[in-house]
Amino acid sequence: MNVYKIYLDQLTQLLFNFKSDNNLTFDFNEILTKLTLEPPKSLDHGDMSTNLAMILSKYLSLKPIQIANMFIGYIAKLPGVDEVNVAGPGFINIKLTEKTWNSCLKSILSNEKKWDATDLGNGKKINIEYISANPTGPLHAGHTRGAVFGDALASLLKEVGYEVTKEYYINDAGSQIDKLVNSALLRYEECLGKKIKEIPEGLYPGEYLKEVGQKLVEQFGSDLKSNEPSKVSELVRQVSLDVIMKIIRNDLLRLGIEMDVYTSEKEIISGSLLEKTLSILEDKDLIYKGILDPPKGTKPKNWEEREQLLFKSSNFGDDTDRALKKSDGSWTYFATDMAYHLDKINRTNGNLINVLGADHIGYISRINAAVQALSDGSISIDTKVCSLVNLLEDGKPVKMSKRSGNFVTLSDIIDAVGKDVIRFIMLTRRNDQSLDFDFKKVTEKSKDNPVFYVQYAHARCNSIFKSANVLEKDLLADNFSNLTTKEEIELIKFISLWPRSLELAAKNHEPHRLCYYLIELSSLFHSLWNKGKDDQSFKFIIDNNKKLTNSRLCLVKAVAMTIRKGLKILSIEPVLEM
RNA sequence: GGACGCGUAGCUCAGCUGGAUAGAGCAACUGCCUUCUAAGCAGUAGGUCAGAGGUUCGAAUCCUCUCGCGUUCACCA
Repeated sequence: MNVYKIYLDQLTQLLFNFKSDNNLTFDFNEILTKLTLEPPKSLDHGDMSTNLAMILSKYLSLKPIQIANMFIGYIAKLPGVDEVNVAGPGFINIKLTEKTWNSCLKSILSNEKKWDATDLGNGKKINIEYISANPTGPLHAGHTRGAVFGDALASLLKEVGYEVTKEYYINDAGSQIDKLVNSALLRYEECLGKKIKEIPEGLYPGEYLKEVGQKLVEQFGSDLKSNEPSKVSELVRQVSLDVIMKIIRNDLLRLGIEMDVYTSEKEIISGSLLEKTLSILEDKDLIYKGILDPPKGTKPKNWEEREQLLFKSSNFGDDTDRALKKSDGSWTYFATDMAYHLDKINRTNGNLINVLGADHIGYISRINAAVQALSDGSISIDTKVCSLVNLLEDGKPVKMSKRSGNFVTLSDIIDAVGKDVIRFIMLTRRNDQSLDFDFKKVTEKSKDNPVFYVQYAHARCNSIFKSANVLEKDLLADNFSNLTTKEEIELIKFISLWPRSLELAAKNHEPHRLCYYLIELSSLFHSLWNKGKDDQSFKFIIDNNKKLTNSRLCLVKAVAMTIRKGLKILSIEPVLEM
């Protein structure tokens, strides 16, 4: 029951009739893609506004205003329409009757679950890969934003009907794993009683590896190293990864995140996917041996001109072709990542989303190229880049030192401010904007803190039900014709915008829009609440008027419901009391 | 030097894939608590949308160039 959709359908019908009545030849579908019915910026312009006349102007070679005047008579006759007028360069503004809005509220309350249903996703499959942090240590501050963003986007897409797979790629191969193994072995020796002065530069110094050392002693005793070196390293690798991935999963759970699929890089390498990938690319003549030009400008110090196996990613808009094999003959990260993306394409049978940190921005175009090449352009991949988060404590930067292993972990942040605060604040900025996360501000109980502001609105709704001595669930939808004040109608209008906001957020892959919607809804509600302070007649509970009280409480219920819908998508618990 | 992103009120940021007079919060100033939570609300003031061109009925939004900030730049992951 999306009002905007209902009237857009009616407009489409009018347009269709107009076209056939006048034997016009314009491309109907082309017009439809441009046709909009939107809430105007200013409420003075009515409830909805369409660009119908402006887009037709080109095809009919008439001025927009002339065309608009041809339509307004028809639009005015549509059910529920109060006024229609032409304004500005040719907008057609439509004002709906109070009754229409009253019945909107009714249908919202009587279809709590379905009123914002949409067919946007329509069961289409989509795979979203996020976090994918190296399994060499616990998640830290830098991973938090991508984790929250990816997770919110995933549930947003699920909400609008996509079949979503949430995926974590475990980089359990490559040189950082060798470092991990060596670091763990030191902890193993330490656990056996050997004194470790300091973890050497280049290895992982974090305390969490002590647990790995301990586990190794428990499982293999003191003679682990009597095995063949390759076997030792494999055993240590497995135990280390087990321990660390358990820590990571547990931290994610505390943040409210459960991934559907964990895929191992090592398994991609040892399986047949790499060969498959190469043969697909070879068939398309996209692989060759060649010499890359050094990067323009500053030349890397140890640049070595060398023939290597290359993928023609420049055919697909990348700046240069990309290497598939390292100088030691092993596959590059990119080569296995291509195979991994082929794997995702095959499993998903739908579009892909990757969530990356800003430091990987240079990597995007080659992955786009790979996906395009491997899917013959049939699969689209949208890479969302999350910019830096500046951790602050009352305006001053929190010091982090990776070298000592003394960085702020995700777990620390959850301990300090809680999951709900992290999730909301991380989404109060567009993903490509950098964000300040101030430990003091985000826990402040003031209007300056959006989490608090929205939660307070929800708690206030609940407190009103309490004062009225009713249970929210017992409030029943009525015809609501007694809700007539400007403020009440405006609130209903804004709630009616929810399905539209949801769809736009999903379409654009921008979950932050939900936060802004919730903040604005809360603001409208706080505003109306306070109006009752100045003028008793605006109070929700009117002592000698049961019917009006019921209607107003229902409006409050609709606010609470909508806030909960939004918070649920963000995986944030609504608060009942503060 | 190349690539990508960003540049909107004093500060922090929205701006609905091109719409009407560019919007919030903070800070500043002025009001509102015997009342459903003042942890809030109302009002005032604040703008060359970095700059210059272009595209069209119409540009903060799209294109080109310039300036500034950030990330990144064979073989790492």
